[in-house]
Amino acid sequence: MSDLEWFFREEKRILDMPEEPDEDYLARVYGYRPSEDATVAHERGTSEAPIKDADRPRELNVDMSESLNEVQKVTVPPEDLHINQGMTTKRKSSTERTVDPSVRHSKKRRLSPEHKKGSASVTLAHATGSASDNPDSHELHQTSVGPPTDAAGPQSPVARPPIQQPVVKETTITSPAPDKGKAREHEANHVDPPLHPYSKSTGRIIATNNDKQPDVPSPQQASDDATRTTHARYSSHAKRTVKSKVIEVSTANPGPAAAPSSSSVTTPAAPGPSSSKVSGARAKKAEEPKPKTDALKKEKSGKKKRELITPREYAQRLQDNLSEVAATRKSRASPYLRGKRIYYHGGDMQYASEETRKRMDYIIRYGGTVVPTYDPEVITHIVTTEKPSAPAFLRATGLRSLRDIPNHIPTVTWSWVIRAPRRVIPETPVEKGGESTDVADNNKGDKTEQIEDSSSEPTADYHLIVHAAFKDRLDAGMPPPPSNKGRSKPQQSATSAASGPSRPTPQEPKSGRDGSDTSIISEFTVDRVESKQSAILDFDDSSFLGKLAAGPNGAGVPGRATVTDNPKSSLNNKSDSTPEVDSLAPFYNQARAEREAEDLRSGLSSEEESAKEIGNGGKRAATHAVSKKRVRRFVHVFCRAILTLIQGFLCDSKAEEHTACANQDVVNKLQELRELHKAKLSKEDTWKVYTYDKAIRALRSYPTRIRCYEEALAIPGIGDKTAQKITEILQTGDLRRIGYEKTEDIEAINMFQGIYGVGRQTAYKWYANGCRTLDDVRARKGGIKLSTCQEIGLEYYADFLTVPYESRGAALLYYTGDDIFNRSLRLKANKMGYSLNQRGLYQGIVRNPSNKLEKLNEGTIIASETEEEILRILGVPWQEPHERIRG
DNA sequence: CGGCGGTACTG
DNA sequence: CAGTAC
DNA sequence: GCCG
Repeated sequence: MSDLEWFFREEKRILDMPEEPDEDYLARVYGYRPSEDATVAHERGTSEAPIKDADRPRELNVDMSESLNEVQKVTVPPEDLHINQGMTTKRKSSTERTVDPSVRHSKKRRLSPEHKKGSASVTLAHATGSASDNPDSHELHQTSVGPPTDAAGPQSPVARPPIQQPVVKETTITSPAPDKGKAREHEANHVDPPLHPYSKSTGRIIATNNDKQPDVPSPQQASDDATRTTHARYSSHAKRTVKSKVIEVSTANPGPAAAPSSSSVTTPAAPGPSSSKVSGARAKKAEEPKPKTDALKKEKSGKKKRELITPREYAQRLQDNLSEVAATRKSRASPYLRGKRIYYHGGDMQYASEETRKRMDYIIRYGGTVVPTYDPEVITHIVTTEKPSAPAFLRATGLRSLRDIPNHIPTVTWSWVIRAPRRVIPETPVEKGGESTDVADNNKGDKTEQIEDSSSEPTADYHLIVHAAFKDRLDAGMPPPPSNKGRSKPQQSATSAASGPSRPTPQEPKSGRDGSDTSIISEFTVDRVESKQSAILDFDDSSFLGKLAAGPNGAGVPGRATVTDNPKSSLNNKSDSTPEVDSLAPFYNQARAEREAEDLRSGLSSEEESAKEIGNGGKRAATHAVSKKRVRRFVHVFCRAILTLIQGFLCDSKAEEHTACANQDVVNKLQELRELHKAKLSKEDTWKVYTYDKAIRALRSYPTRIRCYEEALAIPGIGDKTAQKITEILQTGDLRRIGYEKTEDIEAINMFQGIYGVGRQTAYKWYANGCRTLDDVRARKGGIKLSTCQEIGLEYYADFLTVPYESRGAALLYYTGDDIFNRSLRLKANKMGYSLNQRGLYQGIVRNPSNKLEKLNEGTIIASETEEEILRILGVPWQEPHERIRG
């Protein structure tokens, strides 16, 4: 069950709940029995899981890692395949092959010497250097035009250039039919909205094409998509992947109409019979537009007479009648909202819909205060509908910008209110203290049980984030960073109080403990790693969240706005059309990084405390373990969710923001380490390289500076050992072992491996036979033999490529962006109704719906000669070649 | 503790 | 079959 | 070396 399904069901249940829920009801639903001692209630609550846990999504149903790492389907049009036959490989039988973009991001292309032909052609010499390692290598401007004769270039011993092949290879990203308007646009993650566009009117849910066999599209689908150029075609593997994705993502992100309509079902507006026409019209205007059928249904079913009233008026009335309302509420309803002065924004400032009124009632019923007008001095929380429109909200509040909301006031959605009951520790129903104005306060009492209990979802702050109404304010409502220095985390109260976090506890590097904690690259060098540290992440630190919110792309959601149904409209998009980008934004990140670097020290020292506690064993330690696990999970889910929220097309943001990542130094070190292993022959080393690759990728895309062992460990693909290494790098700025291991042999071997057709075995053999340089190899020193393709690989060690002159723009784009960038660009083009390949940007290509590979129509080329032109049409800001690295 | 992509091509 | 590429 |  998706978050939203759960939410709407839950909302309906709660709104329809009896005014005075009886004890059994509470006990059943919340594991809360007023007559019981809180502890007992709690134990019941956790051990017996009174809420059907299986039904309740613990976390957002968003998981990017899978899709990021998953195999992505790429189809290679058969007509282009024969070109590749010049070298070693060709694929005759299969026109499809799987590509894992995350692994295959390095620019290795096939060599196709015979493709050098072409009358008017421009030859682009590629500087040597790994595309992903060395952005500078992409400084190929038109100046580097020249014949491919300077192939002798690769003298540089360090450079391990990937071979850039002069292949005109077309890979067409296949993706499900484009979602109109909103939805996820991450290329690897993209799925259709759950509802077919037509299902809205018919009320029938039609399977998305993800659910079909991709090769057997339904006629309706076919005709519907006739004008589109994107198509779904998956290998069996990719099929599985996407299918499972559909379940997750599509339900979590239903089409635009899905949410409002289903909510309208649960809370049908009830216009009075007398003024049915007027109120009907207004009801339609209220909240979000609803399908006609709904409106009709409403008119018929309307029974309760509700007068027209604005939300403000309604709230005011509730305020006025507070005493009597309170009197009726007094008895049993758990006043878990007590002290919360909520400004509720329902979307329409003219008309308080049934839903709005019910919600306001609910707030009152559970002890909260509904504040009629937005007044930052008074309110403690802003609660909105699930998908509030910022402009409407600003209009209703009279604010100019969301930033004008004081930071201490969180903007959360209604789901936050609904979810609140179960994360709040059940207390005696009539709670005397009104002091608790923040959810976090509910966790303040340091009881291990409470930690356990609140852990059904990790922290209070988690809720503020997950239910945040506006992504721009994701960290709103968090305590300001300075203030939480002294605030001891619930997990570590006593100890840290004794020796405070500020105590400068230098990390004592323990010498290696046992063999299991050592890492061996060669038999001569053993990596002594420090014993693992344990840290409880401080999630109160809003900088972490704030930075996430800022995200790799800044505050906005790039790309989203530029994608429209009509490709033409995007022509108007200018690359500089992002209006109010905070010019200071770059500095924020730096400042935050700096402060986080400081925090690292104190953070690490305080970890010792918790480590000690764990060592003490006992129940406390157990609690620790649990909370640690949850912390871990939280980081996973949270990061995924946030990244999903803020990520647009990868190609929309510049490479700097990716490559100059917060942990670049760590990445560099790990990469060095990876190279060391890469030169080794053992299977073990092979897998280590594999693992390092994954870890490095994960680290690259991690938006914030890693601050401690735990944080690193939480990243998927980074385990104990790597996290330890990361910690060492963070602390000492170095991995000492790299120095030991980086020896001549390794470098030579890795250099040889840069030759197409040469892998570990061959490279090692050559070295063993006395070869040290490429010249040695050319001289066949030691009697080594080269296969045909290795000879060619050697010859073309420096890469070059030829493209027809008129396609130079598209080709430049194609060859200067890495795989990821290119895929992203193509996907965006597809979604906009274009088709992009290395020859140009095409419009109006029609494909055979039953055979997506077959073009029924060649389309017209609309741009190819300059990169600028293409990027402009695609609404992608100009980026220098070196900025186009996303891998 | 086993799996980590599966397949096509060269030699 | 091993080695390599994708 | 990570993950299940």
